Amino acid sequence: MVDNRAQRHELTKQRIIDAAWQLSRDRGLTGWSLRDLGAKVGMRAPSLYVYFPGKDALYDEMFAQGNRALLAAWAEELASDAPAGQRLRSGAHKFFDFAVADPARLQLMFLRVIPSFEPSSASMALAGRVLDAVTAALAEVGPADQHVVDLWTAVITGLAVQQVSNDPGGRRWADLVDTAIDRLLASAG
Amino acid sequence: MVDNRAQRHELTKQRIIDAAWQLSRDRGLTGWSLRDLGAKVGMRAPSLYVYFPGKDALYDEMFAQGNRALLAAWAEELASDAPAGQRLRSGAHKFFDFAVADPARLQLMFLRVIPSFEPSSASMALAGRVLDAVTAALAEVGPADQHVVDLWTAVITGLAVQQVSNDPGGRRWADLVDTAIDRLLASAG
DNA sequence: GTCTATAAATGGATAGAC
DNA sequence: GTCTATCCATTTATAGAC
Repeated sequence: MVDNRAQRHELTKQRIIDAAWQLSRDRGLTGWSLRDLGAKVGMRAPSLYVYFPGKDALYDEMFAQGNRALLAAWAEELASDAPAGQRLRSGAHKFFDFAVADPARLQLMFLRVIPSFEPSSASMALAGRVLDAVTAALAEVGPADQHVVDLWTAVITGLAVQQVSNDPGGRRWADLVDTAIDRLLASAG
Repeated sequence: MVDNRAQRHELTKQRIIDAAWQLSRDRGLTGWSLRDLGAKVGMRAPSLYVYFPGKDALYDEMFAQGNRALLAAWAEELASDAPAGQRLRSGAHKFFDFAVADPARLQLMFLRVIPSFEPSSASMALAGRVLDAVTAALAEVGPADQHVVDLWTAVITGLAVQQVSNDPGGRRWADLVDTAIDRLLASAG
């Protein structure tokens, strides 16, 4: 147990990030302060600086973690041995559900909502890997050039954005995911 | 000239709103303070309270004005005597261009980005009129039930969101508007 | 209608004791 | 690693003089 302390450090750090997600879901991505966050994990705000050099660095870790979570959800899908078209369909639903499940996360990952925050290059690399996974999945059903990938991501994020903005908690746009996929697939072959 | 003062009041008010738009474009929707805004129009912050009861009220006026602007852009399109399908296509482009032209306005109108701000019912009514205009335009080319309208708005806003978030100033998703209409939206008839 | 002055709160962040 | 104390800047908003 040489790094027992290091393990404990990472554990606390994760506890802080989890609390930040919670606050973001409850009050919006920018609706909480470091004081609030500290209180949530039983600390004073200055103690947080042991784990993060600043608030934007925390946002960056959340950004990275969001991309890792999406990547993990997708890997599960890509590992399936279902037909490519079906895999792509359930992948699209997974993407949609992921986005809708946490509007604050959606804003952090896919919109530029916090003026002071810009993802680090390491985090951006993770976002790139998400896009690579989408491209790979699309390549299985047809030529996956940039246009195809771009149209695909735009449609799914568009459905998700409308869902969370105009019918939070409902299914108004969720039920349109299959329709959109049908039309995209019909013209992609 | 009974209401010369009232006119001047409205003029100054509009000057303030214009400055707020400018600041939002330059520094992000939440990247400026009332002090900044006052300085922009040659005032001190407290003087702004003569024109607005608070910052969120100012956001509300911007929200309303954004919807009026979109409505005006659409009315221009609807007045054309081109075939319905073509009118709808150029209407889609207009919607896309409007959204992309001002990312801050896009965030204010279509995303929930400011935790403390919620559009007034009067402003929401304006947003409803925008949706009515879309519905009316779609009705000219086919049955415009809610599903059709929802898919249409999702696709266009999705393209716009991706454009401003991932290729600001470029045309990567702009060039996909026609493709999207052909593959996803034209089949509505 | 605009100002100064200031309230009253909040923000992120640092220094240094323990 | 956590704390207290505090800095310093900033925020929205109000009171009251002019």
